[in-house]
Amino acid sequence: MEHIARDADIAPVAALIADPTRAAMLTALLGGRALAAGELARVAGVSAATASAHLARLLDGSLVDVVRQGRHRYYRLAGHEIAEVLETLARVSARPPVRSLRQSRQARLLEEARTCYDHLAGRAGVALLDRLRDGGFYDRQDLTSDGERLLTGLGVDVEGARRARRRFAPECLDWTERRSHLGGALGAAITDVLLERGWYRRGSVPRAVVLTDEGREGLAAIFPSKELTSGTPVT
Amino acid sequence: MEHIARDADIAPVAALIADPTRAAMLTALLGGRALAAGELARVAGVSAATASAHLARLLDGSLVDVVRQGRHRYYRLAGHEIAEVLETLARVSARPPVRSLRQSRQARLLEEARTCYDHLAGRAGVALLDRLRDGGFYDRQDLTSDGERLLTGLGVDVEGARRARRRFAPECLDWTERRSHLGGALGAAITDVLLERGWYRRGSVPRAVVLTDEGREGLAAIFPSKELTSGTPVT
DNA sequence: CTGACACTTCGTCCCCGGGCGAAATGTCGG
DNA sequence: CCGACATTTCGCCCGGGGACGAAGTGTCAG
Repeated sequence: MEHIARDADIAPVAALIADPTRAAMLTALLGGRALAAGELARVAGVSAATASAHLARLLDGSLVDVVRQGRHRYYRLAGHEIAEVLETLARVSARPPVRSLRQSRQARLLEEARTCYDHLAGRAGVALLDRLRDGGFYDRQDLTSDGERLLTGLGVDVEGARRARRRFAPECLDWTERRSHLGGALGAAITDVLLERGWYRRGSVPRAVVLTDEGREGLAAIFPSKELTSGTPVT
Repeated sequence: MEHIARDADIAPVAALIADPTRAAMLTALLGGRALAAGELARVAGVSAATASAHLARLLDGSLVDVVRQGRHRYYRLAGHEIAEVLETLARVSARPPVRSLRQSRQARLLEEARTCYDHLAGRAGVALLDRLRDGGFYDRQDLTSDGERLLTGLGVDVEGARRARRRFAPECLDWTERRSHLGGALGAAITDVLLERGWYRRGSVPRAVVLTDEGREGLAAIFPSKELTSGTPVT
């Protein structure tokens, strides 16, 4: 009889994320790549049958997309809005204690450089935005004309990013660094080029990316003053 | 001392939001006010005993704060990061079908004007940002010098908002309008003044606020060109 | 055609967590 | 001190959902 608020009901979506197995799968998919059902089962540490059931529910809730390719089924996040939910949740979630040496190494890799769905994050992502700003290429959520020239020259599809329905160049709060990196359509376009040129390559850990030698040289040529990364290679 | 980062595990926080009863409570708290345990029980449609158990869990998970006042305990969201999680979730969540006339009226109230934790949202929030932009008071995530003068003159603590540890004047995507309203420290400071001056007052529905006659006049004086609201009063 | 592989469906087990009423704790007005 | 009210704690019931192995469907390689 009392007023039950008619609002967006967030519980069903939250429930899909709330299961540890599904959360592990979604977090792995934050890397931006589509992963096969079997890979996701391995990442989450469950049997294929269990993974399949979870993926069916995620699909039903429109948190993931699937693309069938031969006998594989590749799952990916259903869109950047989903990635934003996961990142926002990560920001308020505690970091679990380190259990093994291997986990701590993986953690350091992720802290150094990773993809946040489709754009560069971690220390590398934060540093990239700093360099763009310091060099006068980026100001107030937008490229300067210098920035426009620089990135277009590097092969970034700035035009296309401007036309996208997403926000163009928003700052995205990084959950490990607690400072901003570049997100949105432009962040994604830049990251495409970085991977395409081989300046970064995807690491063995799902979301991690690593700076290559070519990348180090290329970036040093563009931003002569400082190192783009923290300077302490992860071993 | 080496600070080691690990992948955040988002499942526990998501699980707290995943229960429909807790979700209803949290959504009610998005209004920004602290609500007593009994009020939250009524809003969620459960017994006091059940509500108490849920609130204990939310407290344990640091999603809410409590302030004891006499025989009441007032609960509120633990911070704007929590509000951001809830808003982001709302953006990807379906809106439930309208069941009753009363619910549809409430829905229209919320769509017209509500608080998004601590700043103005809904059509009114979106319109406010539009007016600020059109008048040359706001540009590129920051106040212009005109804007600084205008708001300071109205009694908004712009200085204090700049010093806050939050982002100053970010655009926040509105989940009903799908367009941006003003968030962050400045959005909160402006909303404080709007409520303090009685230009808006809190409605009977938890998150809703309504434009008063004084507010209509005051805003018309500042933004002469257009109505701040949609012009179709909610009845 | 056949066997290997990727994934889903089915059947089964089991446990966690939400719901309530009743009683305990705590706080206020007199 | 005493009832009235707000909130929490306790004891109990119940259902949903996640886990697995085995069997079923679909796809590729030779």
